[in-house]
Amino acid sequence: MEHPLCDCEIIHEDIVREVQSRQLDRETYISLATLFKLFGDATRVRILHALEQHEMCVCDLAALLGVTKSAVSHQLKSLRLSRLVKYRRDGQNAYYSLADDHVKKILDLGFEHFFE
Amino acid sequence: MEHPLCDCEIIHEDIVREVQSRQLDRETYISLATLFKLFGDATRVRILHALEQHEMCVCDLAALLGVTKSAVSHQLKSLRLSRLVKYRRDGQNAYYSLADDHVKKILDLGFEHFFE
DNA sequence: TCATCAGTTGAACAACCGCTCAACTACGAA
DNA sequence: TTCGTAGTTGAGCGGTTGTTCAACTGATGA
Repeated sequence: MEHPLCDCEIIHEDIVREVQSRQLDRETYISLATLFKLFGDATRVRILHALEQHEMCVCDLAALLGVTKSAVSHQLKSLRLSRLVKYRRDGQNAYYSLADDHVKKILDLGFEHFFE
Repeated sequence: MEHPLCDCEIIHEDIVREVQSRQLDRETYISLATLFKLFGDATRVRILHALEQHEMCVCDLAALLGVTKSAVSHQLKSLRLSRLVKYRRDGQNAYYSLADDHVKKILDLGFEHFFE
């Protein structure tokens, strides 16, 4: 049993071994954390919650949330790169909407955590 | 329609007004973001995933994850304060486990997002 | 063609966050 | 009581992150 940085002995070796055998790739945990990190900012949550109800353009989102277009655009870029939102262009406007209903499910589960 | 910081005009006033009427308290979004933020770190996700399988003490977690007791303890404190994990003391050991299965549900939904 | 406006981008800054380190508490064994 | 070990804590650091600012692109309409 490897524990290079751990500054202590293993107490319950059987349990540690069992849990270790069910551990997933380190990459998987990083991906998972990266996903949840996107839900870990109030502005982004507000954007996602708004898009849950309606496709919206950057300008309207900025007005709705009371922040600059630039701030919204930066956040939308993060959300787009992680495929949580999709967008279509129509002339000068960029219309954003949720990529799939996974996003809605995750948000709802979060709301549930407080409202039950 | 208020849009103090927004550096643009509202384009679709009807949509903005409708979405605005369904907006929740700013506090709610902050709470939600704070919750998801806890899932937004690989070490914490690994801790939660381990605890999903077994109640564990700090020392074993540290050995399992290859980090110091201190690092684990700091993370467990955050998780404890937000009631995502609970713990019981038995002599020198502190045994941690998931507070309820909301945590498991959220994690599973995250895994689903990648493995489907 | 030129002005205007929606949206994007990158740099810079301040705030935040996770880890380390060292000191500490608390419990158990001798 | 004294020592050893599990666990906690606070300060400090280095890296990350969200916003602002200014400059830019690209489409529209005069």
